[in-house]
Amino acid sequence: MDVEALRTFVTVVETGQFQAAADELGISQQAVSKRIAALERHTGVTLLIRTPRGSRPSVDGQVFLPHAKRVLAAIGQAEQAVRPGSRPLRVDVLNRRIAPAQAVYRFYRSRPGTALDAVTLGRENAAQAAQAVLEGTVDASFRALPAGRVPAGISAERLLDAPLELLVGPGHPLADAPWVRPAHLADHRIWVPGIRPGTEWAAFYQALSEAFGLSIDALGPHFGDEALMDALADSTSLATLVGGGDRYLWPRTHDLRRIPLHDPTPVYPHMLLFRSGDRHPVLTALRDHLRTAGARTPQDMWAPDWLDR
Amino acid sequence: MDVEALRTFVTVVETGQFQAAADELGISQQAVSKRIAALERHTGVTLLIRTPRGSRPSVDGQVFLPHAKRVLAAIGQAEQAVRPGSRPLRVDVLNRRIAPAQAVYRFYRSRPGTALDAVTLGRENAAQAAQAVLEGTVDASFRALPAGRVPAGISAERLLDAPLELLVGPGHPLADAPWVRPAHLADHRIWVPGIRPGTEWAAFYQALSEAFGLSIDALGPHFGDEALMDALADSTSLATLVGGGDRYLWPRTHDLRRIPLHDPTPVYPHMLLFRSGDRHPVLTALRDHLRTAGARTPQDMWAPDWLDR
DNA sequence: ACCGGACACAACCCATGGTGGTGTACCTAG
DNA sequence: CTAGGTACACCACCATGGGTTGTGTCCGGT
Repeated sequence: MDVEALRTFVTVVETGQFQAAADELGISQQAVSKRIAALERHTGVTLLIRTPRGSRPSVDGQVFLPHAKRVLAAIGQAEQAVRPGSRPLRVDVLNRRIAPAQAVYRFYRSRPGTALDAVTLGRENAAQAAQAVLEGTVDASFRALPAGRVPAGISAERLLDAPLELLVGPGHPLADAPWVRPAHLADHRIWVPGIRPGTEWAAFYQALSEAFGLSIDALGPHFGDEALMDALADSTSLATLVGGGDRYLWPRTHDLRRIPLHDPTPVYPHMLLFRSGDRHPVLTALRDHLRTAGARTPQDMWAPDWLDR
Repeated sequence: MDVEALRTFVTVVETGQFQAAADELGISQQAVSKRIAALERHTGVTLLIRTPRGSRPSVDGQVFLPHAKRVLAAIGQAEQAVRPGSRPLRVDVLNRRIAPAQAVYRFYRSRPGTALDAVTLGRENAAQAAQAVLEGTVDASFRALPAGRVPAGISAERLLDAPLELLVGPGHPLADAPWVRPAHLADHRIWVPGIRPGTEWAAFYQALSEAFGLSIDALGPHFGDEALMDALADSTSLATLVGGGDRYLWPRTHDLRRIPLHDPTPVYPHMLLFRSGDRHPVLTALRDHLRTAGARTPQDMWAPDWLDR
């Protein structure tokens, strides 16, 4: 299926004749004829009805036409999406399964057609993400960065506080608790696999441990969410912490329980990093949206104090 | 922009390396390399990050990937749409501006993703449309056909009664009437241009004229809706008849008035022709939908009596 | 230091898609 | 009825491009 053939077909339908389409496309009439013939050979149906004074789409051609246009439009959008300069706003959401990704997605859903792309920069730390924002690889990035470490030229706005929740299997002693105090978890084993040293996550869990005297086992490789859920479901002592926003993770299949944390409520403070003075309208709209819709910050909120450092 | 290059890019991302993609696509690793290089040259950005043990998408590649998939999906749908055999249900709606087209569109909107295409067969008469249904060019066709003239192998179901309305300019004597009796129109000049002799429309207006003693001028060429609306807006005596369903036609720009007809209410009886015994699920669903949602038949309805002949 | 895996480069080759020239069908004008 | 014009298809020819094989470079692991 040749794209140029599709474009030619659409042009012929629009102009009504092969010669006019040829002029428009800057090729010869014979080339148009060949392209259409190839397209008809490929699809196996007659797309155009040739008459002594032009051509019009057949029934199959009528059906095919909107599909052809959709393909061409999709190709145009694909090219647009990576064109340096006037391209859609590109937001690094850190990880597709956590609150920022879903907040961005909700924002996108609430405004159909918004030129917005969500990407994950990978496993770099916050400083590298800030560098990527400065370089223009992405336009904004959800990260947690101490105020003192925000590089020059970057603005950081705290826009999304994701309350932490405990995730346990059905046999865990806290499985039926309505909520839990963070300090109460000092007696339990918390396992948060896959945290890499030097990342903002490591710093966050470090601060959380120190604040409430917890022992969080953040070492060891992460074998995937499935393995983690399997382990939780089978264990009567293992627990992990997840962001309260990531609803669609942890499906029901394992009968896992989410226990909210309160008194105080630890939140992971997602900050949006962007180039200072960036006036991209979608960025402005996203920030406005999150400022109003995103922040359900509880009264008894706790966040690491290194945020202000 | 080469489609095969897009397919190759998607395959490389999915498999994680060039060689695996090459195996999957049945080409050499070098060909994959060339295709990706051409795609990157064309887009002007690096799409894949090559590492000593595979490749992963760059940020641009992440953004590009869903667009590439969308293009491929659109191409698949385009091919599917005209593939003989398992193709979407194809309904001839006679004309895109009248009630059947909108009823089909509402049906389509109410079930996203339904495999359904609306086409216009052209200016053939009902008998030719029935022939097209028999031959399988389309699966169903909205036409008005006397019961006695339905060919063997075709079923006809009356599913949509479109009440007629009078359309007049602001200076017409009936411009402010809440409603009008058909018989009352005997004193007025009715102009319905573009009706071709031998079509079901001609037969309908013929029957309407005879039933109520009207003089309907259905001759003369149709210079387009704009010309008709201009003429109506300027005239104090000209009136035309339109289907009550075609809401989006006749925009406000001309200050035209739609006057319902009652006592009795003439309706244009749209019938759906389809191959007898056709069990296509979308066809069944469409018929069910129209049977319940489509028929707001008024009590004082009038329709041509040749329907039963 | 060596080996192996992953991708790029080079040379070559053929299929594809372009062009100009020409043929056929049909409508229209005289 | 014929002549001319228009619209598309067929043909021969040619250049480009995408494919293949062979080889090179880079890197990580042993």
